[in-house]
Amino acid sequence: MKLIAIDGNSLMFRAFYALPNMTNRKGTPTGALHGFLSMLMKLIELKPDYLLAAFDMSTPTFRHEQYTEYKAGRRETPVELREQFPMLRELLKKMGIAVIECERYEADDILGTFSRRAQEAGVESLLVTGDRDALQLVTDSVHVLMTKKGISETVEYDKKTLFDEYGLEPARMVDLKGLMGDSSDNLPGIKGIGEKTALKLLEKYGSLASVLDSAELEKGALREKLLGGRESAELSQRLGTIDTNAPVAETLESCRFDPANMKNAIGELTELELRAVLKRVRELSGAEENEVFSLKSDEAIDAAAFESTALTDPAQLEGAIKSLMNKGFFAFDIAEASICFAGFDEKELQAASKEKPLPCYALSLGGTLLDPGFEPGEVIAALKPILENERVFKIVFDAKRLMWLLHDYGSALSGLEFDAMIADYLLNALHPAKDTITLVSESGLSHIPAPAALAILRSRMLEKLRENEMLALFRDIELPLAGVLFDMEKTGFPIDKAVLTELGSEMEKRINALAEEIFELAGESFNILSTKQLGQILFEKLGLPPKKKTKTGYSTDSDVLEALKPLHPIVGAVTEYRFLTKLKSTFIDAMLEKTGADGRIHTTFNQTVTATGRISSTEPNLQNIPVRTELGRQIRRAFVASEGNLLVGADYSQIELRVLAHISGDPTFISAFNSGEDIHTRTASEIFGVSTDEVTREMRSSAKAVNFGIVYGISAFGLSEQLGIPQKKAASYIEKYLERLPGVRDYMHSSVERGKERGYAATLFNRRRELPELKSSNFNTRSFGERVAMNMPIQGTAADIIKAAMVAVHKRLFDEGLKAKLVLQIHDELIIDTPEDELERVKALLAECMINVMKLSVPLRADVEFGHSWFDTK
DNA sequence: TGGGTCACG
DNA sequence: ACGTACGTGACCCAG
Repeated sequence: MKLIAIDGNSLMFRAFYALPNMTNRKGTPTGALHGFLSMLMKLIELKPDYLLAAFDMSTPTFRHEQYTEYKAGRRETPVELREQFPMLRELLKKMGIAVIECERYEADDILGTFSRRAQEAGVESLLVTGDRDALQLVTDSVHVLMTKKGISETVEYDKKTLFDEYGLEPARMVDLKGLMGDSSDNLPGIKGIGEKTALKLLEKYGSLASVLDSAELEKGALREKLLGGRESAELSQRLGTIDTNAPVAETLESCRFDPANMKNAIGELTELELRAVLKRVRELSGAEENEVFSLKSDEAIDAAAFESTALTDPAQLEGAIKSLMNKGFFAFDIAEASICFAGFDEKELQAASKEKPLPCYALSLGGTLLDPGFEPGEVIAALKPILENERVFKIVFDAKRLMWLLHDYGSALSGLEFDAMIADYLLNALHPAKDTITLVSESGLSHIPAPAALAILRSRMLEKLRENEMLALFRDIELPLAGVLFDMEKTGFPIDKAVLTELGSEMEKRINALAEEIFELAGESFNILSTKQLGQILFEKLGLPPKKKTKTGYSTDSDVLEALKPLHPIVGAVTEYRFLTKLKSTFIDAMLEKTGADGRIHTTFNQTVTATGRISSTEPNLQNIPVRTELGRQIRRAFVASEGNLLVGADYSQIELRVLAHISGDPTFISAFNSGEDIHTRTASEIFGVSTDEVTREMRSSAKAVNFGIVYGISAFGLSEQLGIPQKKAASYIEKYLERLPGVRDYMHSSVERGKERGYAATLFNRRRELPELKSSNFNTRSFGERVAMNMPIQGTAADIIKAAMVAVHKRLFDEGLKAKLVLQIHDELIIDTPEDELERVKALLAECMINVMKLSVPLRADVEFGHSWFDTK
């Protein structure tokens, strides 16, 4: 039988200083945890029967309370280390490893106490620590495993090896300490006596007491030191003696260790991203790959394992609901003409079979004369106690849509645990399923009732997410975000219709005047917005030179018109006409149309459409309201705060370039952000080889385009088009840039390489996008794939970051009981509608959440503005 | 319904 | 030699 007892504090300190800078993607420091747990895994391989980790408590210890100088002068524990202790205690407890603390005693007293108890019970001990004090505890059955060089090496001490090194019996180790002192504990010993002299004296006289008693036999300075240092030596010896009788409540038996219990910490280890440890825990605990979300194998899923019941009258519905009230899970789906649901506990789902089928219920809505069916309202009212019980975990497809539906019928959705639509999107961003039926049939589950299919999909998809290390993204970001987006949609953006009407009528006058002018210049009237008709007028009738062609004919886009402008006065008029009609139809008329009876626009946020992880907004799209032109920007005057409120807007400054700096690790890039330089100016100075104060406006503007190009997956052609310069020149800018920022070059290269290897690109949060284009034989397609491989991790990580910030902001507004509401997200910007008296708190909270949501190697910055309208939050 | 254009990040 | 910047959504026209 064997006990392993670990000095938790000692090992954590050593692990921390050995691997101090490790963090996970959230920026939580995990270096010490990683080091400690790696060592723990090695120890577990030794198959201990008993295992414990002892910790110091922060209170003064009994052994040393008379000596206030004890451990004085130690550096304060760094916060990065301090915050890892609670995480470690939690993890150890989850793994079923005894965590032992004892008020007023130190960890080494606990080690001493347990090793003595173990010895008395005939159990061998191995004490693990980096503190040499523990060597005094060595006996025939107690060994000490001492860490060296951080924690990478260890030396095991038994009586013999200890004697070989020091020439001392274990019990004399405290005598040594009495003579030489201990600088780390601030024990004085005898001033002027070091290890060499101390060992010589102990060899000569045997013990500290004999050394001191024999002081007169020595001569000269040593004699004086010994005579004068008696008290100090005895004190140091006493303080250095480990107490093997600490009043520890836990017994040896309570430290029994079973490796199988370690799998209970798999969830936590996954979230902390301690991958190497996770792997070892799986192996050592014998956890099957799918044990976290276990389900019998797919082929066992038999339609007969689920019993479908059609409910036809309210009494039956009541009965079904009663039987589901106390189940752990509730899966449901609401389609146009039916509602179906099932309740179960995880074990029941696993055990479902022909003999013990899982009950599923379905009822039809509306219906015909022969089958009147149910009103949605009455079904939702009946389900309300389950729907609103947060302890019943909900499994659904498209939670936000269901939230709206339930909201419309006076209920709400609590306890959202799984949304198959979102999980499907994370697992397959390029082709997410649009509805339950599609997903279920694509998953080969159309033969079983929808709620059962959702429950099975949950198991399968969670397993897949775990495998891909996407659980944190799913559970901590995307799933809660669905509720945040629902609240934002529900809140809506208040609109001042009068502003829109006024702008609209002014524009209309100008549009009509322009049309007259254009027809006059063309010599005929035609549809100006028809590219085909416009092309005929410009390039055939008026004989202007065509610049570009499209698949269907002449191109008339703004670049072309820009180039033709000096050649004919009609061109400028057409440009302005296009601009104004666009503004009016898309932003004035459409917004007036979409403003509800409550004076607000309720957009729809789509969480599962973009390939990179961004959110999109539709009906209307509030993410493309004009800002770049002065007239267009006026439209933002119509987007106002509620009565008595103000709008607060905050946007991330250069978030994508900061993400790039972080991911690429390029030192020049990182230091530019860390020193708060203007990044485009700095880029210009690198490209053009001048100092930052010699950078001209043109140079900065070109550099800005290069930075954009880098984010998009640069090409010389694209940059030359953007800047209107020869391709050669564009290529030289790019070459210079990559030469000056080699970290970025490496990133561009390795992201493509990794994309080819793995078949997908991924963000810092492990969001993925498949890259089928990289396999294409078509050069264009393949090049596109390469640009996407470079761009997606950047755009996607930025999307991950603001999503996490939104969840944090929403939570804080709620937790702090504020009335302020998030109303809009525009990729790097958040807008809140806040009562005036909450303004200061909201401004602070918003910036804090956005900046601190993630620690990168460069700081995140958010600029906060406020005003009565969106126009004013510039 | 698909293409062209243009609003945003 | 290939022919392009990344991600969206709405509007309009043509067929």
